[in-house]
Order: sequence, then C-alpha cells, then structure tokens
Amino acid sequence: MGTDHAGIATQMLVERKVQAEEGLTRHDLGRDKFLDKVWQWKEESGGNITRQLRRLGASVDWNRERFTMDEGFYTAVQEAFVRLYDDGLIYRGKRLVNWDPKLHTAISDLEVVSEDEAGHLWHMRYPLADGEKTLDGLDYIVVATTRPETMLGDAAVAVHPQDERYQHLIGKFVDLPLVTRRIPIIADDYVDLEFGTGCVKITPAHDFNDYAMGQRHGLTMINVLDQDAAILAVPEVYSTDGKPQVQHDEHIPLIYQTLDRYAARDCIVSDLQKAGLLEKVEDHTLKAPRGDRSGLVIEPLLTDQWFVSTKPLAEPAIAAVEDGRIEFVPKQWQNTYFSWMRDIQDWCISRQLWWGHRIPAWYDDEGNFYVGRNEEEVREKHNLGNINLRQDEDVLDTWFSSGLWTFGTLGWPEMTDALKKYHPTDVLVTGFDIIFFWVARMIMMTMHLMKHEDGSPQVPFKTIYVTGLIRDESGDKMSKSKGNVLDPLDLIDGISLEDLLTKRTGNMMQPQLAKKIEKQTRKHFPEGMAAYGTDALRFTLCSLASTGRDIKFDLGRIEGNRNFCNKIWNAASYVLLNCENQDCGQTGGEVELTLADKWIISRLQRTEQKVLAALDSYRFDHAAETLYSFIWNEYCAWYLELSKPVLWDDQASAAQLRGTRRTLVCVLEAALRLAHPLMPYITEEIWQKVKPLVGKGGDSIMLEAYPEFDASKIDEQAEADLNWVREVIEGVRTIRGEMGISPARPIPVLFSQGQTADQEKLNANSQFLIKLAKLESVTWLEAGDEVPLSAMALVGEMEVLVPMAGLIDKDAELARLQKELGKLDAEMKRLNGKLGNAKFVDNAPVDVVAKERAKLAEAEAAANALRQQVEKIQSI
RNA sequence: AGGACUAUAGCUCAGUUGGUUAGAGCGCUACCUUGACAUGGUAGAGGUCGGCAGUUCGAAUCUGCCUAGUCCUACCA
Repeated sequence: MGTDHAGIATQMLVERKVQAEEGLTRHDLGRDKFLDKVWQWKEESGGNITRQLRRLGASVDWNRERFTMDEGFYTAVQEAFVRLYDDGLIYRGKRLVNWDPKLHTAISDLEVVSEDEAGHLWHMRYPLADGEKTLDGLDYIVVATTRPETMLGDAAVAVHPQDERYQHLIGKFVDLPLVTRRIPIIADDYVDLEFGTGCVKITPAHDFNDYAMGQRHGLTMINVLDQDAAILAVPEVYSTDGKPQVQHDEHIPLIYQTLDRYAARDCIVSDLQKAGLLEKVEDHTLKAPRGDRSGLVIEPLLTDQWFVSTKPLAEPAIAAVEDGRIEFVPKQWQNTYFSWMRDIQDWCISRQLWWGHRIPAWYDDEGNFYVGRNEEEVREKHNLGNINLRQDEDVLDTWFSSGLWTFGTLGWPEMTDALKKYHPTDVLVTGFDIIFFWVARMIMMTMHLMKHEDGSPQVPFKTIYVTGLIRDESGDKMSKSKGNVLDPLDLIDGISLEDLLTKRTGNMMQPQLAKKIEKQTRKHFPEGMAAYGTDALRFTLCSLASTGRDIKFDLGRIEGNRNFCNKIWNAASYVLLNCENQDCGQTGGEVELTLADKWIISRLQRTEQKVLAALDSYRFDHAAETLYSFIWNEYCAWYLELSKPVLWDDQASAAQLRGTRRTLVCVLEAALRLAHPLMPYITEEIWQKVKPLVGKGGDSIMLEAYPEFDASKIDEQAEADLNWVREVIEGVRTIRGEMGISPARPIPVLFSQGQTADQEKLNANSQFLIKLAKLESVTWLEAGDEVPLSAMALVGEMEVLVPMAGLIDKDAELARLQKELGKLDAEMKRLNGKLGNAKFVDNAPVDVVAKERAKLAEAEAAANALRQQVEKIQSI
C-alpha cells in the first residue's frame, strides 16, 4: 500500500495555495522553504487516498506503507538512475522538448493533450535572394504557418525534391524578412506537395518535424524564445549537434524583443502586412498541444534534459507480454501496449521542478557532469579532489520512481527477505489510461533492474487487470479540475446538496465551469446523496466491472445494492431469531433434511462453483450477480419461507428441526464467506453472531477459508422436486394475482390429471404448498372424480385447479386462458415451422432437434388442456 | 490519417464456444402492513438486440458495408 508524490500536480497546487494565502511565489520562498510547504500540505491532505482505502475496507499490507518521496524509496530511485546511466541507457542532451511556459518545465509526450482549436494559417511571402524568380516569374515564394512568430528562428525553406515548381530553386536562398538572414532552400521528401504552396519554413529550434529535418540537413538551430515563451533579446544559436555558438551574427529586431509570443505574433503579422509580404490569412483548425496540467499551449524548446533510451528496454518488455509471462485482462489491452511499445520514443525524465527526486548528477565549473549515488562517491570515482561540484537542480519525472514500485517498496536495492518472497508480484489492478505512463514503464524498469538468480529478468507482475474507467452521470471522465468527481466517502456516508456543490465547485481550476457543474449537480443530485455504505458501494463497483472500458456510475444500482445489504441483514436476523439458543446440530445429534434443505444445499454448491469461476476469470460482475441472485431469489425468497412450515410445526421431530436450523445457519455462514470480499463489513458483522451456531471459533471472517464447492452435495433430484413445488405455488399465485383474489384469503386447490410421481410429491410437500400458497385445502382427484369448474394452471401435465365458485369471474378466467393460449400458439407455430424444415431436421445435431420436439409436445399438451378448459367454462 | 471500442427494455448493464420464449437491477402498473424485511412481498406490462446485406438448417452472437457515439496513437506547415 502506498502513494506517489504526483510531482507536477502537487507542486502546482501548493504554489497556488501559497500564492493565495501569502501572496508569494515559490521563488520568493526559496527551494527549501517551499519544499517544507509541500511536505506540510502532504501531511494534511496526503492521507486522503489512504483514508478512502481504509473506509473501503481494502485489505492491504498497511505495515509496508510507502510513499515515493520516503527516504528509503529515494535510495531505490537513485540506484536505478545510476545503474541505467552506467548501462548506457540514460543520457543527457540538448533536445527539443515539450516546454510548459507556465510551469517552466519539460513534460513528456504523454503529458501533452492536443485538441482541435480554431486558429489561422498565415501565408507569408519570402523574397528570393540573388534575383531568382519562380516559374510564374515572381520574386518570392509563399510559406504558410500557424505560428508566425517562429519565423524569427527560421533556418531554411524546404520543398519536395520532385516538385517541378521549385526544382530550379533548390540550393538557392531566400532573404528572411524582418530579420536580415539569408537562408537556403532545401529539398526533403517530408514536404507534402499537395499542402498549401508546397513550401515549408523550417524552424529547427521550435518544431519537432523541423528539428528532425534540421538534423538531416545539418541546419543551425536558432532559438528565439525564453522560458516564458517570450521573445529573446538575443537569439541562441546552436550547431546541428547542439553545441552553443557564442559567436554569431543572428539578431532579433528591437521591437519584438521580450514580447510575449502572442503579442509578437500580432506585431510580426502586422509588420509583414505593412511590407506587403502577407499573402493571405485563412481560418484553420489545428490541434493545439496543451500541457495537461497547466492548460497552456506548450512550446517545443531546445533545452538540456535527461533521457532514457527506451528501445533496448522495450524489447524484453514486449517479449514478456508476447510469450505470456505477463497477461492483460481483458486481453485486448495488450494491443494498446504493443502499439505504443513498438513505436516508443526516448523518455525525457528530467523536470524543472522542486518537488521530486533530485537527479543524482553533479557538475563541475567546466560544465562536465558526473553521475553517482552521492557527492562523495562521485568525487572518489572520478578523482575529482576538491574541485567545485554542484548537484543538478532538476528532479525526475514522477513515473520514473513509480516505475520501480513493485521492488522499490520491498527494500531494493537491498536483497531483503520481503523482496525475495514477494517479487515478482501477482496482479496489477489499474486503469487503461495509465498503461503507457505506468504499466509499460514498470515492466521496462523492473525487467532491466530485477533479475532471477539465473540472470533472467523478473517481471513486476503476472497479470494486469485493467478496470473500466468510472465516468460521471453524464458519461464524462471524472476530474477534479472539471468538478464532476464523486468521492467514494460521500457515497458511503451521504452528503447534502449544499455540501456537494461546495465540494465540486470549491477548488476548480477553471472557475468559469462552476455554473455548469452546479446546474448539472442540482439536476442529478437534487437532494444530495444518501448514505449507501461501503458494502453497497463495493458490491456495486464489482457488479459494474464488466469488460467494457467505461463505467457510467448509476445511483440506481448502488441504491438497489444497499437494499440488498438490508435484505441480508433482515434474513440474518430471521435466522438468528430462530437458531440462537436452539439446537442447530453444532454438537452432533441426529439430523433429518427436508426437500428444501437438500435443495438449498445443492443450490449453494452451484453458487460457489459459479462465484469461484467468476473470480478466477476476473468477472467480478458475474460473481456479484450470482451472489445477489442466490441470496435474494433463492435463499431469502424461497428457502427462508420453506423453513417456516418446519420450524413452526408443533409436530416436527427434533431431527427435522435440527436439520432445518443447521441448514439455515450453515448456508448463511457459507454465503457470508462467499460474499465477504465484495461486502466486507456486513458479512463480518453477521458472521460474528453466526459463527457459534456453526461451531466455529475463529476471530474474523477475514481469516476463514474461502468456500469450496462440493460436487457430492449437488442433488439433482431435490432440485427437480423443488422446482415442482415452486411451479405449483407460482401457478396458484398467478391465478390469485390475476383474478384479484385477496392474498389474505385461503383457497382450496384440486390436483387433476397427475401421475403417481406427482401424487407422491404432493403428499411429501403439502405443508410447503399450504403455507406458501396460502391454501385452505389440497385435494387429489383420481381419474373419473367429478371436477368442479375451476381456474387452471399447468405443472407439466398435471392440472392445478382453483374452484371458481364464489371466487372467480368466468369472463376474467376465459380471458386469462385465451392469453395463455395465444402465447402457446405462437410458440407452436415457431416450433412447427422449424421442425417442418427438412434442412433443420437433417442438419442440426440430434439433441437440438429432440429438444425442439419435446418443447413442441409440451406446448401442444398444454394448449389442449387449456382449450378443453375454455370449452368447459364456456359451456356453462 | 491509422487503430480500437461501443450500440440489447424508459435508465444503467449482463448475454461465455452461433441452438433461451433474449435476462438482471432501477423505474413503471395492480394488489398487499401475513409473526426477517414496505430499503419489503405477490402478480404483471415493457425489446423486430443501431441499419442493410451475407454465411448457416439456425445469428443478439460470425463476415462485409453503412450510421451514430467514445477513446487512443500520429499529425500538414
């Protein structure tokens, strides 16, 4: 159990807090004081996730709780960095990175989100140098851009090598307007002939594609932006390999210097227009890359950063999933993983932040750097003596440390007992949105750093269970900044509308959305949220955990499951009421089981079998559904009712009473254990009361064995017989319900056309029938006995008859029978069509055909019986 | 631009290798405070499984195309 330090998000949050409360920036405070503030905040609010997990009843190893910024974990992070560096997998270099001008840090590709935004495409005329002309006789070519301000850093204009319009210009030059710079026209097949004019301005220091082209063509890189994305006074010039060129004659006109990028853009556009160099401006939708934390458009910027060379790490990580050492559940997610891993880019791991793991590298005054576990080690290793050294100011990407989680938490780099015992771990449960961020990086880091004794790589875990993403009531991804989150604690404890509104709109990053969120919240939660409890919440999350990628949270489901908890509670109180201080057979004694007892024991086995299979295959929804249906629809709805005629029977023998009580408590106890992982609290609470009745003395249901299904206790005969009982009862109830006979009124029932087997079942179970169908009497009719005019239900061939006299309206019963007949006719028509088709009879498997024949025969028999009944009633 | 996923009752979702009368919860209708439970009980209504073709004796399930929606990846200056 543990948490990571969420570098960027946390630093941002604390910066805002300090700004709001004290009006200070982090630079005002200084690094150490600012970090104190972060730790302070961590102490106050860092326990939120932990608290939520505790309330949710997570059964984790609290003794081994870790935080990625713990001292011990820092050791692991440093060690990993040093080893990767020594293995040649970490390098430092001047590269183009995604720069966040607000947070002043590099961020990884994954932290950049691009969405369509309305923008413009500016077409600019670049005059040809040396009197060159285009084929049309113009003395300029036209390039288009969405970021005109970058033209200050242009190093070339590129055309496609096969483009006939410009072939004669390749190798010639243009005079870059506004700055006096002569830049070459180069040929590169990256250029799209079809797009725009076919001419592209190339700014290697400010665009990723241009950077790549600059590398291919040996272009100089001219950086014109500072850390705030404002225009520099003096451009920084680098050679293709990233070496700074101190002596250069590049310059930026005074009027643009220090202007913000957007102000500079306006200024440049207007200057070009004045100079007659603006061909046109078009509306253009572009994908604007924004930092996912700051929301600002990121700027590709040339900076010194640390990178992990990921290709060598990715290979074994791909193989581990390919050969099944690691499995994704559901399997389809491996495709997501593969597609990313097979096209992986080097990972920029340095962040210009204060909150995080400081990079273990030291610089001397000449700018040389040395990597080591600490300053002493570095000095010693490189024989540096007493020269000046300063540590790298930057910290590592949070995911770098999270990637070490499975072994870093167990004491690595020490080979602790825990590490030997628990690594590799078994299952990672996670969301698909961090397969790249976390899962892939964990696999890469672990396989490189953790080896078995034979030297082969250890995987971090064997199974990755990918959960759906819980979405809000409108289907949107929940996000604190959007204000549409549901705190699990509020679902557990309940919350008033006012408090919910305050919570959702209180800490928003985009306050302009507050109104919308308020409206939405009032609509969906007009009275806030009721308290549903942990068990209902957990059970609901399980029951929604199907294979889809989205889980739209539905209050209706949790409410239904709260009622389910209530149902279990009430059932348990019935069991305790009837079993506490009674002989439940816990100390032996003769036991006689009724049909109902045998039936519910048999059904329990099937339930156990299904739940176990569901858990094995990570189908928590199936497990939940199976438990719900067994406990409510079988145990409560039928078995508890069937136990009453036995328990309340003065004539019942001690063995019968003992048998029923024992079955009541044993099945309940087993069901509690079965349900415990899904609903921990209520099962524990009830189990404590039930355990003495089953002769158990354990301290907690948590420590009890999980139920195992016992095939020998499956009783097909009992299941069939009890189905017969149910059908009779349901037949009578249907007549009662549809004929409007008061449930309070006991009614006589006659049985006609039955077989010997039916009669035996009737004799054995009449007490059940009388109680559950509220019967006044049961009468078995032999062939030839006089049959009074009755409403009829069929159980197989046997007719269950409720005499109409004084109870039932003739027309109503006729209508009911006609409706039934209508259904049967449709059924018969369908089956006749099927069986009349020679192709079906010839080609379908025999058992399928036999099944259809049996269905038809049954439907025909039932229809005949009903038709006769209709005639009989009509004839009077 | 590639790739993936989703489409089943008013709502939220199941439906395993093609053979059910297509299911559950909530909601809805009628009746019922009977000794575990009205956060309940009993009985019911409600779906041409997004559309069109195809494969098959047989398709919610397999194939193709289309429509609608969601997401991911890569992006054109």
